[in-house]
Amino acid sequence: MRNSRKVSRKQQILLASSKVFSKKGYHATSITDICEKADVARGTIYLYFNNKRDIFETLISDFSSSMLENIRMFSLDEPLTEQFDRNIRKFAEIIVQNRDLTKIIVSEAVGLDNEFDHQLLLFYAKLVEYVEGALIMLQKCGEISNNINPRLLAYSIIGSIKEIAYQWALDGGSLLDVDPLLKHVREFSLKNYIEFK
Amino acid sequence: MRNSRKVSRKQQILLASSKVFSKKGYHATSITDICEKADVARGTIYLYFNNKRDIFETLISDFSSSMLENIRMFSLDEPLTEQFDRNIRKFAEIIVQNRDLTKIIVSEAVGLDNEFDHQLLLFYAKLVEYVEGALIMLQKCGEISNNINPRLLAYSIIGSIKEIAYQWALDGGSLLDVDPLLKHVREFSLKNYIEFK
Amino acid sequence: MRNSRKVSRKQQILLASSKVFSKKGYHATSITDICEKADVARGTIYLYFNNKRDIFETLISDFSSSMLENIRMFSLDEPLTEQFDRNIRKFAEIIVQNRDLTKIIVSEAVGLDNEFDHQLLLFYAKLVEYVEGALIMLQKCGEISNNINPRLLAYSIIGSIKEIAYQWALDGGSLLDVDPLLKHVREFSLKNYIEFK
Amino acid sequence: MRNSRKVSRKQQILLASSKVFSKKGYHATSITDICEKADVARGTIYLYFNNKRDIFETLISDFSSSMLENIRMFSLDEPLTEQFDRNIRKFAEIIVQNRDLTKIIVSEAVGLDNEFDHQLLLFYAKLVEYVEGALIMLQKCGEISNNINPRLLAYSIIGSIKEIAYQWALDGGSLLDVDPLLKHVREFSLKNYIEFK
DNA sequence: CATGAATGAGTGTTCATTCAT
DNA sequence: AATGAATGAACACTCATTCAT
Repeated sequence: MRNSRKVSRKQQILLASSKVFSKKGYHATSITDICEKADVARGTIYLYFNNKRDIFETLISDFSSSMLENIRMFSLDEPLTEQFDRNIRKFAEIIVQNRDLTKIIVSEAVGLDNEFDHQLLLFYAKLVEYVEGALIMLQKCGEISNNINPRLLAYSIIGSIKEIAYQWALDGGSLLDVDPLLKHVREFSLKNYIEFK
Repeated sequence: MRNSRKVSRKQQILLASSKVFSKKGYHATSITDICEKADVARGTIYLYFNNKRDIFETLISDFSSSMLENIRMFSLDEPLTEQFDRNIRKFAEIIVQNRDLTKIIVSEAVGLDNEFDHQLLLFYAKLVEYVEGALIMLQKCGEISNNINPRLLAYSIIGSIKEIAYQWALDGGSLLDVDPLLKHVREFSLKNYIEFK
Repeated sequence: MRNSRKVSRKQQILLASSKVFSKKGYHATSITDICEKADVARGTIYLYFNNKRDIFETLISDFSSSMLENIRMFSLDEPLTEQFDRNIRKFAEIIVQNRDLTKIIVSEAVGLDNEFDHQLLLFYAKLVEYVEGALIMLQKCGEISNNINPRLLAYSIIGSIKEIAYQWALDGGSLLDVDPLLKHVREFSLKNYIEFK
Repeated sequence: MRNSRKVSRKQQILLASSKVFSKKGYHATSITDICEKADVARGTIYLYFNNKRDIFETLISDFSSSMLENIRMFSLDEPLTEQFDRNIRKFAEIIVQNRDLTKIIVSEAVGLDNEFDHQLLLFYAKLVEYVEGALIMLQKCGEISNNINPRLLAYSIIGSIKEIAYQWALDGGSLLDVDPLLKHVREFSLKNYIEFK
């Protein structure tokens, strides 16, 4: 019980933090803001986190980990577009269900300092690496043209998703309709190349 | 002469600021940092700018203005790909020649506060609007498929460029080779669609 | 207990402030000065007051309130001179027991800015109003001549007391002997008029 | 001619200063404010004055000197009340004709710092000394009661005039009607005592 | 004489963090 | 485990003053 309370207390703080950070940004958010939102005293925060930065870092690293965990490598046992769809859909789901964290990762965490920038670059590097790997596989299978620079295309695909997520996260209240987005990303990324081969 | 000195002093401060802001980020940059880099006294800054934020704002608004000014609308008198090339190349040139400002606009300025976020969104909205307009024209000319959602494709194109610029600006020292990038963006954005029609 | 500590901390700061403000004046007093005198850290001040001005304002408004609270309106049940004596004596007591605050109110707070000037004028206006009311009553009772302009006489009485308080508060260390002062003010203000009738 | 220009330039700065100091107070008045009012450049000020304080000091010392110069000692050749009248009238004239300087001396200069406080005390000490001397003379002539403490009565007279001047100077726009004031001060100060003998 | 661009010392205030209870 | 009073480092900004022109 003690342990479960501990966990839930930490989660409670993280949840409150994600809301406040997402709304006000890292610097404009004070520890007091978080405490009020989480309904705990100032000192309590420091029982669960080393400092303000630690909270933010935890949010980002938890969120990016859960994203990376949900990516499944392509296999040759299944049609490629279906695998692609599933990955994108999963990605979109996570984004849509975590608007606050999404806003944090595409906006508030950007340019905070060199340390964070590095962490973010690593995260995107992993995404790019994954997509690039998939594209290379597709090229080897002859599914897309060898003329394509897979690294640049990978950047483009990630950049497209990021930009749309960014616009969605910062743009007040609109719902993100996943299906047309999914269709777009698939076509934009693959279909033409596939048919273009 | 007096006037020219004044202008150059302001420029001198802006140049130093862009370097420091780009390296350390907005919050981690102190007025003292800027003064040391610009080799002026602390008070001098305030002869030319209202406050720290004003400097940053000027950098961003000057840079985004100069970008928007260099976009040329498409005309029907010239092959579309050539026009597209020219715009992208001009864009890439500005980015490459202003690495510090580029890093600021794709990284340091992101998520600073709601006011800046809004300003950035407006800037990207103008870019998206321009690209979307061009795509719609292309659709009307039958050059690309009507199945494409031009707004989403515009986001994707902007997002691609942004992501590549982001990686380049944050990634230590590598030179950005414009030609393969240009080729990639063109093909990624248009060629397939054109040939796909 | 917690509450009592809080109050005493605030009082501790107010007491230290009154000493420093009285000695150095508002502008020459730095927050650091107050902290050193009160033996608290700089940040502590801001747990109890909004800003430096707030401390000063509190001192003045508390002191002027306590002065006004100690004024008793004249009644017809008691010899007028005795009532007059009691009020003046009470007034003199407060002044004598609060030399620092007296110096602040007759000197440091004067001419600080329009806001404070207005506050001081209001305070003196209340004193004048009270004295004028008393004089008018005395005139109605036929105790002093109707030729007297009660408003001007009120100013004169207040001015006399203020001037003596001012000289006493600014003049190094002399003790203020209340009795001759009291006698003087009474005679100066009333006796002659009364006997003059 | 050069000399006359110099003088007028200095006067021009002093006049502007008295207006600005009187309106905004010493600390809230910047050198820039004075320059704008006097229509001279910032550096020019320092050709005529050592520093900001010097300007203020000059205003006060000029004004208090001109006041002291206009006091005439009592002689026995003329009825005392007439002499008293003439002095008070002269005093009131100077005050009325120099509202800005009056406000400065009764308000803005008060509590500025120990140096100024000392200077002001000296000024008032001279006034008190003069009045006290006159009162002693009156006592010796048997014109007023020996029971009166001449020092305290002098404070009262000065305090009365000061208070009325203070109220008048700070109170927006009302004109100061000298005659009833004069009558009041004379009666308040002397007449009763004289008739009281 | 006059200018005004440049200077830099000086200070109020915020807020993440600590620690006695 | 939880609290919240206390801390003090850190920083933007102002403005009187100088001096080269």
